[in-house]
Amino acid sequence: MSSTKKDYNQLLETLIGIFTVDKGKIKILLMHKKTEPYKGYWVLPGELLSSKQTLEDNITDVVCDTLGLPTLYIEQCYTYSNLNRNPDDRVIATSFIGLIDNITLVLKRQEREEIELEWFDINSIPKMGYDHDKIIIKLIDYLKKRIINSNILKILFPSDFTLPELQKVYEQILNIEIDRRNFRKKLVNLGYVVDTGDVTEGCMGRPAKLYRFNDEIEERNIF
Amino acid sequence: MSSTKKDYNQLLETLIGIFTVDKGKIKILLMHKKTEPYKGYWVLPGELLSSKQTLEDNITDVVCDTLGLPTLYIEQCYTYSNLNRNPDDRVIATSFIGLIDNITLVLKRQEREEIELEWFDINSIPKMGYDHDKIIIKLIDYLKKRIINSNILKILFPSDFTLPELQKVYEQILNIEIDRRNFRKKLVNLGYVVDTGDVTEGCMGRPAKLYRFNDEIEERNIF
DNA sequence: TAAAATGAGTGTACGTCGAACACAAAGGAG
DNA sequence: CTCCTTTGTGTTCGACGTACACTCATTTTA
Repeated sequence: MSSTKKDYNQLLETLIGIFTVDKGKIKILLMHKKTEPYKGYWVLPGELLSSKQTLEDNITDVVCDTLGLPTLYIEQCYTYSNLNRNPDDRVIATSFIGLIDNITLVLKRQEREEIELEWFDINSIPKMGYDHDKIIIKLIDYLKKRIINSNILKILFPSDFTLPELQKVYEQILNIEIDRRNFRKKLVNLGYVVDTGDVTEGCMGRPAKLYRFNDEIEERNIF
Repeated sequence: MSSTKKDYNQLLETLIGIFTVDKGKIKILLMHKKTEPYKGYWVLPGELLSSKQTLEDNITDVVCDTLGLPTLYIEQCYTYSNLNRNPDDRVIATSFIGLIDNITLVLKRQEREEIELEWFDINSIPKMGYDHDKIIIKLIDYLKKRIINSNILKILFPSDFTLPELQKVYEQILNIEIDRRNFRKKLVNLGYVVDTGDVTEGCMGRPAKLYRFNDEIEERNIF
């Protein structure tokens, strides 16, 4: 190694936190690592970036080819460049969030034998390899902020959701309890959601009305 | 080039948009490019990342060594990986915002002969080289969101600012006109700012009272 | 099939915050 | 001294946020 000439070559990888909402709980999809290093730990899906790919193309490949999911809505979150974040090589990582609604998930998922995937409640993250615990915290934080400040919730709830379910999502994110009547009044009276006329079936208790987001409302900073 | 083996080596660069506020106007510091490609265009300061540096260390070097500024408050914004964003090489760029208040700026700036720098109003950005126009738009957008959703304004106004000056910043960002009385009532009555007891001197019109942000208030989502 | 359990739907009163509005005060320029 | 420029100040009204308890529809169980 020459001491007068710096080396500028780098390895990059992508990492994705894929989120969905199930019964009002926010979940993230993690991969069980079967090889060293960090064998037996859980990690975020991802792969090395090749020279002919954008980060976004690369992460789409991971989602479709490796995980067997349909093309997702994705957003870039953060780029990590600590020198020792990977024990073998110097690897810089760019993290993404991906969102998939429950219905699409059930319909389109194709099982991949060779890898073990599991959905975790974002409040019960297992033991993560590398620096992925730190990365996950930021991904969850990013997701929460985006849900509050934008209308990406519409991607997680394309149609036919119940207000109690939506309320649970806000309660998790804001870490508060919300009064049912006030929540309902706000969303319905201010026109954020519209009644579809249908109701849930086969659940315990009184059936819940089904709603969808109002397309005519652009800005949606509910809280 | 082998068709069976992919190339994973990459070049990375950092780019920084340094912002300050001058008389209620938000300004960004740009560099005039004196060599091809894009000779005569303006660009964001930045440099290639070496293998032994984090992105944050790298951008701090740019700020101090190249620009002659003191160490700044910085935040990472976004990573760009389009294949053709640089005409010569494939270079991936990570952008940052940097914030410096007016007083520190005047006291600490050291002139660098070899480079030409200029502050531009964010509403009058000159012709930019590479994809920096697109990057600047996102940096400005990011800054605006951060000013609204966090208390980084405190970095741009460490102390002794006037309410009309602060009001102008909000008016630029939100692109609305705010009533002086309502603005004042909100900031003072709700305790976001405190009167220092001093007033401005030597300006046209009635002297303005000087304020500073209230350290006891953590969350500050004023709008 | 009747009763209990589960979860969802509904209205009102009060306080706080946001929005609209016009004139007086202090200093600088001529 | 007068005019010009810029800052400081209070009130009213409406909208939205918040607190609060009972009834209704369905499933489960006795």
